[in-house]
Amino acid sequence: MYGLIDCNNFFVSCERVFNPSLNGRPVVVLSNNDGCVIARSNEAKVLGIPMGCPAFQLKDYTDPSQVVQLSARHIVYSDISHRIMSIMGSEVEGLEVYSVDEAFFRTPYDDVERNHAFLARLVKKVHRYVGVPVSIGFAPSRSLAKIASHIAKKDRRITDGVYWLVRPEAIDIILSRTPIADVWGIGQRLAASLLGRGIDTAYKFAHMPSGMVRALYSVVVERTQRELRGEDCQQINPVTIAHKSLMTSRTFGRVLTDRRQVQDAIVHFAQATARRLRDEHQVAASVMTYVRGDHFRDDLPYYSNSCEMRLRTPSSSTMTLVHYALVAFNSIFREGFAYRKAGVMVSGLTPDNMVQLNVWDSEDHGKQRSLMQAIDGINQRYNANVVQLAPDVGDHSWSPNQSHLAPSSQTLRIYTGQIFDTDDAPI
DNA sequence: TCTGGGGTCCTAGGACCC
DNA sequence: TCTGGGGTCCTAGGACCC
Repeated sequence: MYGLIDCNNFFVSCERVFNPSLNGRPVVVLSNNDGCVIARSNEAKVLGIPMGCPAFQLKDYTDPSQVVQLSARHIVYSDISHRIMSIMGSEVEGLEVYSVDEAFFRTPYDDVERNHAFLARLVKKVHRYVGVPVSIGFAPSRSLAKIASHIAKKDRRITDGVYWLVRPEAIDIILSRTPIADVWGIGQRLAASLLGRGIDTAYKFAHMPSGMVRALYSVVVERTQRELRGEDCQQINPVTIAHKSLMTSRTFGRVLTDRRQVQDAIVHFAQATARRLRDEHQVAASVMTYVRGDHFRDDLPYYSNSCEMRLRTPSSSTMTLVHYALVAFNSIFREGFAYRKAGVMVSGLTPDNMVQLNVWDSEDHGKQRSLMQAIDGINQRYNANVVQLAPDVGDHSWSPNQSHLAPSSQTLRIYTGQIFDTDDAPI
C-alpha cells in the first residue's frame, strides 16, 4: 500500500514556526511580487479567500487588515521541507518526494491497524521535531492515498492525522462523495468535459468503460481511472532523480522598456540557472530565453517571444550559458515594447561526467570547469555571491516587490545556517 | 495601482528516410 | 486516370501537478 504525507497549509505553517503569534489568525503567504495568494491558514480559508486570489482582491472577501499577509520565503520553506523529508526517509521505505510539501512512500505493514498506529506516531514525531502539522493518507494506489490524505486533513473527527482507504465498500462511498474536479490528474479542462457527460463524481468516473476513457481522452486519464479502481500505475519521478529542465524566471516589479534593464535580468537568471545546474552535477544541451509584456495591461502593446539556442557542447559554465542566453535575448528583444516578465530555461540535461567533448572545445571546457569550481567554492565558503560575472552588476530595476517579508531575524539565519539574501531567492 | 514560479508527460503533426 | 506505406525523430503545444 501507498502512503502520502502532506503538510498542512505548508508555507503558513513554516511562518508560524518562527512566529507563534500567527497561530489562530487568518494568514496568507503571497507569491513573488506579492501578486497572489499561494498559501492560506485554515482561518483564511474560512473567510472564503480562494487559492490564487490576487492580493488586491483580498478586500472583496474581508478587511485586509484582519488578514496577515506575508511575502514568500522559499529558501526557508525548502529547508523545512528537507528536514521533514529526512525524518520520513529514516522511517519508511521508498520515499518519493513529490513536491516541497508532499511525499509518497510504501507503508511498512500489511496490516491496516498496525500501519495506522505507526503513521499516527509519525505525524506526531514530525510535528514535535519540526513544528509543522502534517496529514497522512494510505490506500492501495497513490491516487486513492491522495484522497485519503485530504480527508485526514479536513475531517475534524480524524484527530490523529491519519486516514486510510482500503475496504472496497469504503472506497466506493468516499469516491461517490468526491467531486470529479477533486481527483488528482483531473484539471479544469477535463473536469468540464466529464461534467458535460454527466460524470460528476470520482465514483462515476471510476466506473466508466475504460475503452471509452482511453478513446475520449488519453492514456494519462485512463491511468488515473485505473488508480481510482485501486490499481497502482502512476510512475512518480522522485525529485531525487535529476531534473530534465531547469528554469529561472521572474515577473518584474514594474514594466521595463530599457533594453539594458531587461538584459540585466537575463544575465542574472542565466547565472542562477547555471549555478543550480552545477549543484546538480548536470550540463545542458540548450538554453532558451523568453521575454514577454504585461498581459493585464490593455494600454500597452503586447509582445512575447522566445528563442532557444543549442550549445556546441553541453555545458554548465556560467560564461557559456550567459553568452547563449544573451545571443537569444538579442534576437528577440524589440525596442518600443514594455516588458514585464522574462526567464531563462536550460534543457537536454545530462550528468556532467558524461559529456561528449567537441574536439574544438575540449581545452576551453577544462579551463571553464576549473574556473567555475573555484568561483562556486569561494561563494560557498562565504555563503554569498561574493564572486560574480561582471555583467550582473546592474541596479536590478527588474527586482520583484516583496513588501511583506517577515523580519530576517538572527534566529532565522541560525536556523537555516546561511545568510538569507532576499535579493536572490532561488526556489 | 495591484494577477507567481517552477516542473512533467503526452500527442499531433511535420520532416525525413527507405 | 494514376500519385505507397511504414517507420523514426523532433518540436510545439496542451494538459496536468504543486
